[in-house]
Amino acid sequence: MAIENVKEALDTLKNNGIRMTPQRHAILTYLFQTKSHPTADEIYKALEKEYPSMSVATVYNNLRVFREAGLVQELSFGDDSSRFEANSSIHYHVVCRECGHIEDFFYPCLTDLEKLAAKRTGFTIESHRVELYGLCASCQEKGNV
Amino acid sequence: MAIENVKEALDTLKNNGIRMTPQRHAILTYLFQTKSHPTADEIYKALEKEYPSMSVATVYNNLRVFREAGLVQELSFGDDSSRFEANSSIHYHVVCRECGHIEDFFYPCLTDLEKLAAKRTGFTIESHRVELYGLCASCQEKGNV
DNA sequence: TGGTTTATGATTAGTGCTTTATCATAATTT
DNA sequence: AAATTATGATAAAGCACTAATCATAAACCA
Repeated sequence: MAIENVKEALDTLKNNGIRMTPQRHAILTYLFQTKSHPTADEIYKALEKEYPSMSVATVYNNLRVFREAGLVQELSFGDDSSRFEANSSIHYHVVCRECGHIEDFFYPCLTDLEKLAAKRTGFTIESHRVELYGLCASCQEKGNV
Repeated sequence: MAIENVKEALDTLKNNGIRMTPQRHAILTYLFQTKSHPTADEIYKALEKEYPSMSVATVYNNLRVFREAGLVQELSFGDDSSRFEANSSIHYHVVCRECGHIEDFFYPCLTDLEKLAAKRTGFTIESHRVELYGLCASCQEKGNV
């Protein structure tokens, strides 16, 4: 289910009848290369030297296309703008309340939690999200409280 | 730590040197009474008959005051606007992808998860959030896929 | 390969949530 | 009761994101 690299992503797009363009290729490549969780604007700024004519609206449009094709995950951490990441295997996020730094955190899937939630609420559960908040190592060193 | 009712909330405000006003009382009372997870605008609409002169900016301002005092939790589920709830004991949220309905879901605190995340990432973990997504009972009955 | 169809990108303007600035007013302090 | 300070109402602004439009590029097909 998870898309591990750009090539698999391209295949998925092809199978869904979605055209490949240089802009899309660049956005996808950037998302698969980075470990950060960039906003649409950060992606735009990272690529605008390579694609001077590309607008931020194009980035938004294509991120939506990717999201709908299941290639990309959109994350909202409560700050201003959404963040995006390539949809790899299941993992959770650790977020620093001081500097906003985000790290991935792998953990066995919380199947029991999903089952109990379904039983208690009557929902059918399809997915879940976990975020942990605290202070990153760097902000601890700086003496932030 | 958790604030269970309006009276405790008032005490907390007083101890923090924050003034009590009719508008704040109304917003707090509304948040403690409802089981929904209203947006700022929904709170505003619910109270505008009682307080015709109150503006939506006032609602936003006070929700921020409450959040900073630890009385209120701000939640962003990826849709347009933030949602707010009184900061009661630890629980998680189940969200319907079809109608947006949100339900609370109580589960033993995931202490192990926090510990392992701290060990693996070097963060000090202070809190965490869990959201489960799926279809609510009502949307299942309506035959939504 | 070349012509046709259709999706896509760039541009611009628009929408909606949230914040800010200002000033009068209400709450607290002395 | 006067002085001080925080708060609310109003209006405007800021920002993330979307929608409309048209030219262009990608896929399809002969």
